[in-house]
Amino acid sequence: MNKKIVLIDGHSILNRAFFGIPDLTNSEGLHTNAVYGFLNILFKILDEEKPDYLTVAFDVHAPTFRHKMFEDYKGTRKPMAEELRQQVPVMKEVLQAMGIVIMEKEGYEADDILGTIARQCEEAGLEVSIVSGDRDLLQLATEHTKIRIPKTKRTGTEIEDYYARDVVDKYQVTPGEFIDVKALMGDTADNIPGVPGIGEKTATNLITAFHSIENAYEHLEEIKPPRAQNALREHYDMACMSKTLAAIDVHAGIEYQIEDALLKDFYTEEAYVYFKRLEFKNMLSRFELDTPKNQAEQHFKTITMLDEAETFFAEASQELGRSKAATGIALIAEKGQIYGISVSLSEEKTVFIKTEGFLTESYLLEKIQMLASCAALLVTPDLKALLKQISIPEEQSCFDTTIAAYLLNPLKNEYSYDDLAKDYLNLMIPSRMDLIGKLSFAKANEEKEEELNRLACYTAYISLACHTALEKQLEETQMLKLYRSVEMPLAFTLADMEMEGICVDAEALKIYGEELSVKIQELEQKIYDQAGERFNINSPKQLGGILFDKLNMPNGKKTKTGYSTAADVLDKLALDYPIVSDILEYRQLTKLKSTYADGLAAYILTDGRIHGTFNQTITATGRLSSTEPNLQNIPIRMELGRLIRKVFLPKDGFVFLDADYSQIELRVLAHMSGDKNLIEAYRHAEDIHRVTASQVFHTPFEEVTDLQRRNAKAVNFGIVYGISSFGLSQDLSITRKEAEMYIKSYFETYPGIKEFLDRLVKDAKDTGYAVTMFGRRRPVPELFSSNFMQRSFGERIAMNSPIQGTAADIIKIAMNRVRARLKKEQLKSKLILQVHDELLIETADNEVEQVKQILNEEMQNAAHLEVRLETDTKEGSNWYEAH
DNA sequence: GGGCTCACG
DNA sequence: ACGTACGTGAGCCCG
Repeated sequence: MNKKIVLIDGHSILNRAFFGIPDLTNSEGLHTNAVYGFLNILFKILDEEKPDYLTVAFDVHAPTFRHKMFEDYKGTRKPMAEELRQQVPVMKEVLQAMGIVIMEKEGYEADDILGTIARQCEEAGLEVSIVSGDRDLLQLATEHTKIRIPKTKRTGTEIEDYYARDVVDKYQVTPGEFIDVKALMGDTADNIPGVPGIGEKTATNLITAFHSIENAYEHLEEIKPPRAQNALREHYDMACMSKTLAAIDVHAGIEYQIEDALLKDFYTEEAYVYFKRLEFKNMLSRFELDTPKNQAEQHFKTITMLDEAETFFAEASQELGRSKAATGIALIAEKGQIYGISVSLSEEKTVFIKTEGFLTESYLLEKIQMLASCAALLVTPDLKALLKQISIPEEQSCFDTTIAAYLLNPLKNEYSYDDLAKDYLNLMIPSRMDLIGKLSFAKANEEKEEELNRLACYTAYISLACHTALEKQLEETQMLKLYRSVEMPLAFTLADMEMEGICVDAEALKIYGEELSVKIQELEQKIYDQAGERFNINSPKQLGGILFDKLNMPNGKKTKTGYSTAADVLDKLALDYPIVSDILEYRQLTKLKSTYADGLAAYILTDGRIHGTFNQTITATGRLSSTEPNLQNIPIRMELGRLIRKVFLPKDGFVFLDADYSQIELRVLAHMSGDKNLIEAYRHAEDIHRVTASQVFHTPFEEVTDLQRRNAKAVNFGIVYGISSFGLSQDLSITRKEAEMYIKSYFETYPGIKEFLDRLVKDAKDTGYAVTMFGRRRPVPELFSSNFMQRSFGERIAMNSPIQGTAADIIKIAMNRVRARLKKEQLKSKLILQVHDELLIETADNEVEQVKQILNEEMQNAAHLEVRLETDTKEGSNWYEAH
């Protein structure tokens, strides 16, 4: 068997991948779709061909001999899309890391390099495969050189293969003649001039008959269509030049040593680092690396025996007392089950103490609590989780590495220990996936115990090891204060809130659900009757079919997959079709039933309370998020939904006090922008939307209509979201023109706002991130997109994030202050929920007045702005009444 | 697992 | 011309 070489046209494949695959970015905001597509094609080819040699050629951005011949060669090309341009050096680095030879040479295009190597290899007796998206390469096909053209289809990548005979089959000309055809017909993409009046058909006919431009010229008289005959006579010189331009130079002056291209195992450690960074998770499985043990891993130890544990704790606390060092502690728990705790004292000492036998949960927690109090600094990947197990005095210095990493880049979707090791220690270590795959801790403890133990040790060790780098970066980015005085105390606040939970009346919830069921069944029947058949109303596809195909309703919007049946579409149809109103109501009821009535019931624990989770490291802006269940989206806008709030109850002897900020975001905007008029409006006015309406629509305050006020309110919202005329027009059901007028008038009224928003965008473009009053940052990579939509999105983010984020900072500060006051004044009342601009406190009956005062004071004084931070506080015997 | 829809601020 | 308001989470459908 002959040896085989694969040659790849780098730019062409990268280009093809870029346009064939939707935009993709890793968590650093690096565009990766082209690199991803390229590697996919590369792996497919390698798996199929198993070649002995491999080389990738790239074009160099410099004039070639063709430009010297013909100035306009390739014309004035559109600049490469920014997202693709970025990926070229990345691609090269990845290939280099894989040990793959890259060839490029000034004065030549990749085609010439590929052609030259192909001919040399073929002479040396090799089988050659050239991979390119460009059909021009077909001229290189021979009996031993195969041209492979990948096509990205929905079903995956398919590759068309061309040996010389396949070119003849498909194009009626040989590969050599292919150049002549191209020269005659020209190539607009490369700006190669053709012969006027000769297109693909005529060119092919001429060359099949005469085999070359030169020979055709010798037999000019015989050329059939007189039009073609004259054209060639007149433009022969140009055709000859085009032929030289189109011909690939197979004698390029390059130095190529085939031995260098020998395919070695390229699943190297170095390449692995790149694949990790690019987040090509499914490709990582190709690396069967026996990851060399990290230095620290040699000192990992698992403890399962009481005497070992005793010795460890005794030694560790003694050592900590002496050294005053930082200690890494990680709780290894899942679904309420604690599998053990890992402790890292230094690079030389990391242990995983398992809950097993004599080492009971309570023994372990007690010991860890003791150890934590000895540490000069407690470093952990999840402080809140730890606080829910052991009590740690607030004076204890703590460092949560996950929260630190979140502040440094809030856009990542996870902050796992291996990610942190990569980002802050430049260290590649096996991830959870690498170690225990998709197994739960419970399963892993049985089936992959060794790996679970390693994972546990890594979790504590990496946390400890990252602390210095994280703190340094927080300092450099001016976020250390935000971290220490807002986020760290907040972890304590949230831990308390989650432990406290909220009481939900399961019986009342059940009744509510049953009432919904009855109405849902009635509606269901009504809908089937009107539709004339039974179908799944919850399936947008089936519903769309019924409404728009069967009942022939006018269909406005479409989604990627079919008709849109979203509420705003159905609202318009509801006027004319009673079935649509029923469907809307059905949707509302089933939502209430499944998400709230049934959904919430599943979370009530034996203490009669729901203990949700407040996530501190999820949102891009700095807000909290709430899960399992989400207690931040309990219905309120519609009365039927709002009734659910009656099942949220204070415990005996307590009431609810609920306080929310009044228009906090708009007030933040007034302050941050310094707009005189808006600030002045807030100082005097009761009703800010009415004042806005009066000023924007030039109407005396007393004469502002409800419609004007509603419009002004929408504009105020729009401003905070990063206004666009389209968005506003949608919201108000007005034309874009009208929306534009509103916006223009608004900015004339509040010129300071306009200047401020413009400045936010400019600053974000200069620095790459948006920043809040308290220094919280959000990178905005979208600002640099070449796509208009994406870029506009980036601009709205740059306007909205500082506002939404500052409001989030303020309520976080308020939460900490409220908690501190409740504690200081030794009250039994507890903060239990936060809903972005609202705090709910379960308040002891005899503490109501005091807590009201605390809530108002601490919320209003959480920040001092140019305008007052007003709060509305209400008392109630359930959440419905209190809000 | 992604898309659609809808609940909240 | 492009085809959107900003930020979330959950349940359901369907390939």
